[in-house]
Amino acid sequence: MPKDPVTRNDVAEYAGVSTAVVSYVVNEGPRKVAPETRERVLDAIRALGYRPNATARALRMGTTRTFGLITPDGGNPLFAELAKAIDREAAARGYVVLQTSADGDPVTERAKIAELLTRQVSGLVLVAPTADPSLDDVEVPVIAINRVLPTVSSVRPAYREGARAGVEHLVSHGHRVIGLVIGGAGHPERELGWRDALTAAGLPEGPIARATFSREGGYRAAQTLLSAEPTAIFASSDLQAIGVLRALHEAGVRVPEDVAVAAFDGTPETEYTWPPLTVVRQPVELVAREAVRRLIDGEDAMEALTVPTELILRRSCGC
Amino acid sequence: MPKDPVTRNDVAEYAGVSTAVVSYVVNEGPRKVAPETRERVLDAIRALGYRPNATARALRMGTTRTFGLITPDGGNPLFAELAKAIDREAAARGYVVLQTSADGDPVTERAKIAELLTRQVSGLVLVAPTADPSLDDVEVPVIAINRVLPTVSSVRPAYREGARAGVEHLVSHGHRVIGLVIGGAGHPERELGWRDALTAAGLPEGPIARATFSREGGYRAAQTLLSAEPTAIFASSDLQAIGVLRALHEAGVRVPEDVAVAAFDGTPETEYTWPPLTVVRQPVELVAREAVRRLIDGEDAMEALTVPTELILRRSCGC
DNA sequence: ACCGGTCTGGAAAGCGGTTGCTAGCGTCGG
DNA sequence: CCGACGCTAGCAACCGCTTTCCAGACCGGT
Repeated sequence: MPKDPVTRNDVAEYAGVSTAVVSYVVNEGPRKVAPETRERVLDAIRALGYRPNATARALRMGTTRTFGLITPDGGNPLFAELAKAIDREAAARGYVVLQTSADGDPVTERAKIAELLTRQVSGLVLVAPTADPSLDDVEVPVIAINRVLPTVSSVRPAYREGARAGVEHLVSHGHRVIGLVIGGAGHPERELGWRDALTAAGLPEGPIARATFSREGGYRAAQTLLSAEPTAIFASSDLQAIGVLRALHEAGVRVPEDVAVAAFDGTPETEYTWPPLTVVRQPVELVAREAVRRLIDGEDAMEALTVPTELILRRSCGC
Repeated sequence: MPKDPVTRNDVAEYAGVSTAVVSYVVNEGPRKVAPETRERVLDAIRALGYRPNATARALRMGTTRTFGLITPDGGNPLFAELAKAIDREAAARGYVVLQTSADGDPVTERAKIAELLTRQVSGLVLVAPTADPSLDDVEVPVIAINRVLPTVSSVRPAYREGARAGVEHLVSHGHRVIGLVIGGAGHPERELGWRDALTAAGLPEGPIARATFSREGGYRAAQTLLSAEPTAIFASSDLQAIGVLRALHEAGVRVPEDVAVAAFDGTPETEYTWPPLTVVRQPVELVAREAVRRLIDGEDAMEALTVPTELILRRSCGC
C-alpha cells in the first residue's frame, strides 16, 4: 500500500510552521526553538509518520555518511567477519555500509569502485584489493585492508611476524620438515615469515605448495606436499588449512600425531575443525575499528599500519 | 588530495553546451543529440573526470536503486552466502546493497530498518527476521527470506519437506533412533519434517535438543543427546551439525559407523568437515534471484514462495 | 517614548541532477 | 518565395533538505 512519502513540507503545514523550523527541531541544532513550537512539530512528525529523506540531506550537506566496502568474496568467512566488524563500527558512528564483492577480478573491482564513487560514498574500504585499482582522482578517503597499496592508507596484520611465530611454534614441537601452503603471487609476507622461522632454527627450507585461497586449493596443495613427507604444515589461510586437514584425513595421516597443522587467519570455523586448528589469528575487530576510525577522522593518510596477531594454541599442532 | 568534485555544470561549460545536453548524453535517453555535440560532451567528461552524482539523481528521480539487506548475523556462513548472492543479482540489475546485521535483536532490527528507510532504499530484504518488525507504513517493497511474516512477501526453502527428506534418508540407512538438534522457538518447520519422516516410517519419536543456531549450540546439544544413544542425528543447520561432529569426535563416537549425521543448509563449509556432511541444501542462489526479482518487478506481493531443497549425499550419513 | 538587544520564525538560495516546454534554424514541399 | 516541419539545444522548475539572512515581537534601560 504505497502511500506517497510525507515530506518536511507536510510536517510544516500540519504543525503550522515553516519548513525551516522543522529542520531546526529535527536536527536539534544550535538553533533555538520555543518549547511549545517544538512540541507541535514533534507531534506533527509522529502523527504523519515523517521520515527525513537522507538523500536530500546528503545532497545538501555534501556527505552521505555511507561507506563502500569491496571484498574479493563475500562468501569467504574471513571477509564476512571483517565486513561484519566494519558494519558494527560504522553503525556505531551513524554510518552505513554499501557492501559488494569483486570476485578477485581487477576489472570488476574497478567497476565496483566507480559505482560506489558515483553513489558518493564518504569513504571506501578495499579488502585485499588486486594490484592497482587506479585511485588517483578519487576525492574520498580510501583504506586498503590486508594489502598495502602504493597511494592509499592501509591496515593489515603483521603477516610476516605472525607467520614466523606460528612456524616457530611448530619448530618448538620438534618438527624439522615443515611444509607451507601459500596463496598465489602478490602475498609474499607469510612465506617470508615461514622462511624466517626456519632459518632462525637452522632448518633447511621445507616443501612449498602454491594454491588459491580456498579449501579446495589447500586440499590439492596438501596432496602434493605429502610426497615430501613433512611432519608439519603451515597454511597461509584458514580455508586452505581446512582443505589440508581433509587431505590428511583421507590419506590416513593422523593430526597431530603424524603431521601437525597450523594456519593463518583464525576465523571461528577453525575452532570446530577436527582436530581444532592452532592458528595465528588476525585481529579482525581491531583492523575494522582502525579502518573506520581513519576513514572518519581522516588522519594518518598514507600510513601503512600493521597490527599484531595472536597465536592461538589448539590441538592440531600437538599442544 | 581532495579536489572538489566536478559537476555537470563544469562539463557543460567546458563543452560549451547547456547542462541539459550533458544529461542527455549521459543518460543516452530518448532525447537526440547531434553526434558532434555528443562527442564534445564525452570528451569533456573524460577530460574533467566527471562522475555523475547519484545522490542528486536519486533525489530528482525518486529512486536510489539501492536495496537494504538485514541479516541476523553477517558472520554466519549461510547469511554471508545469501548476501553474496543477493549482491550479485542486484548488481546485475544496476542495484547496490546496503548490508547490515541486526544481531537477532528485535530492537536493533527495527532501528536498522528505520535507518535504511530514511536512506530511501528502493527495497528491503529481511533475512530470517525476528517476529514482527512492524512494517505497516513502509512505502517500499519488502521481502522476507527464510521466514514468513504476516504482511510481507517471502521466499524460503521447503523446510518441512527438506527436513523430512533428510531424515527419511537416515531412515533408509536403517536407523531407528534419530535425534534432532533444532533451533529455538519460531522455526517449527524442520522439526515437523523430522516428525513426518519418523511417523511415516512407523518409528517412535527420537530425542530432541534445542540450541541456538551456532556451532557451540550444536556441540552442547549433541552432548545431551548422546545419553539417549541415538544412531543418527539430524541438525537443523550446518553450524549446529559442525558442533555435533565435534561433540561426537570428542566422545570417541565414530561418524558414520556409530552415529550418522545429516544437516539442513548445505553451505560450502560442509563439504570439508570430517567426514563430509550429508546435507539438505537450501538453494541460496535461487532464493536470492527470486527475492531481487520480486523487489524490482514488484509483482506477487504478499505471496509466500517456497523453493525446493536438494539432498546432497556425502559420507556422514554412511553413504 | 525611544533605542538597542535578544529571541523566535520565515523567506529563499542553493546542492546536482532531470525533463517538459520552447526557441532557433535549416530544409523541403507547394 | 513562403510557411511548416523536424531536429537540436537551452531555459527553468523541481526533487527534499539545510542554512544564511532578515523581520518582527518583546524586553529592559534611559
